[in-house]
Amino acid sequence: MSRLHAHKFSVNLNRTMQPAPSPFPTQEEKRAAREAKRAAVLRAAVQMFNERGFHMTSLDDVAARLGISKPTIYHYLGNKDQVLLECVSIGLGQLIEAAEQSRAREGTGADRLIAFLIRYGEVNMDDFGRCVIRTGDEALAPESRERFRALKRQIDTDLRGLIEAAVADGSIAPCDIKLTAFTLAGALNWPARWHEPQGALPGEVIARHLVDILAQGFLPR
Amino acid sequence: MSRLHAHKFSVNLNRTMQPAPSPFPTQEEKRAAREAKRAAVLRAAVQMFNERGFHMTSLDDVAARLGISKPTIYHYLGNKDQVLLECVSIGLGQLIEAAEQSRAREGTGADRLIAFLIRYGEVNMDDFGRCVIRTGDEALAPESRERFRALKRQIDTDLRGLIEAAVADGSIAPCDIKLTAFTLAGALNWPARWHEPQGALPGEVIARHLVDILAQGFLPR
DNA sequence: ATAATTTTTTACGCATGAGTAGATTGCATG
DNA sequence: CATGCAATCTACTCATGCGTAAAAAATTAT
Repeated sequence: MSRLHAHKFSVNLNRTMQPAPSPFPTQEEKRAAREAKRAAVLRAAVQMFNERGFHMTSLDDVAARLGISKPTIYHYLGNKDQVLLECVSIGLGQLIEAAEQSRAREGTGADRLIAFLIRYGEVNMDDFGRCVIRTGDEALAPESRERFRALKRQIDTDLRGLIEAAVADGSIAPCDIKLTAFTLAGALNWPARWHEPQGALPGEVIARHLVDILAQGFLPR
Repeated sequence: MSRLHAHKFSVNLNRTMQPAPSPFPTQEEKRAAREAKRAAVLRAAVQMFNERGFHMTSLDDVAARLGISKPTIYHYLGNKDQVLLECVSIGLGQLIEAAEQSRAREGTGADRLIAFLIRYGEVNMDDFGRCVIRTGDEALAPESRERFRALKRQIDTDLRGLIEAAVADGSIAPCDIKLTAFTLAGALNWPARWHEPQGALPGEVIARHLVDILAQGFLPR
């Protein structure tokens, strides 16, 4: 009651006076509102999963942080497994998108690879990306686990493709594609474990630096 | 009963005829036998934790695999938290030992660093090392968690020390010590997630290869 | 043999947390 | 106005799995 009244009230007082702020939400606005709530649940869930671990976080905990009750979560998502699957799917979606954008880029194969790696590292320091890394397959139900693995395979394939292309155009050194992919991915996954969201250096800076180390190697040139 | 009889019997038939195989175990033999059982529990536990995840593995499951019952585990270890702490402590112990051995080695700083990194990667593909990587701090009770973190800090310190020394003697390129340590560790931790114990390539070969990639970097030289 | 000790078992208590049933409220629509 | 739908809550059920009490079996010592 009080929340909704307060909302209407603040809209009426809004100085910006946008075109006709009708108090009657349209179909689309309602859909968006619902979607926003669903997203808020996922955001709270993923943050708590990252902080305390999936198994140490009950849906009651998540609900409490949002000031709601557990059945409300079930109103937006099927069950705990689905909550987790949704979280990792979002993270993996960001990575897949990064791969697409990198492939569409100008420059050498190395340029595209490096652009992808930086973004890859960055995503892995973000809420949903971190969850992808911190979540072991075993945590998910068999069905979801298969989906999770498929998405991860997709990323791996994308990364290998970028490496192969860069080897092919001579912009990076010839190498074992598979092991190189694992090496680069591993190094850029690990910040999900040690980097804290409010850390001194922003994720992008760290990602750039790590990629530079990976590009140059630690031996003197 | 049957197990112990079989054991005595085989000892008697043993062609090597060691000095006086008395059926009465000495104090030390008893201690060793107990220790062996404790170790067997930990070995079974760590393998199951790695396969199915800590939280998906009940102590009843572990007991079942050993053909014993849960209270027997409690006779050798305090509780589930302690089982896990013991497992990761063993893994981290192996890493600390590796650091000591590497430091005692001949050659340049780079030689010592590389030797350590190879062994580090190897351990992380072994039962206990894998568990170290796959276990999030949150899984442990606060007290054990602090111990776990302290040991991990120790490894990190060791690794940074090796890097600094190698930079100091000019055998590797100048670099940001902290980020380089994280990069190398991350890349060599990751096999704990993808490498399967019975994989085609043995851990040592993979570790060597990864270290080589990290040493050279992916850009052409 | 018998007593003491160690090892192992059976059979529980108990807390936690996933998931659900059903009531309640508010809004929308015929 | 009544009926339906959406969102939310309270108050449960129920399975799982940690940890334990207490007895039984085996082993060692007296």
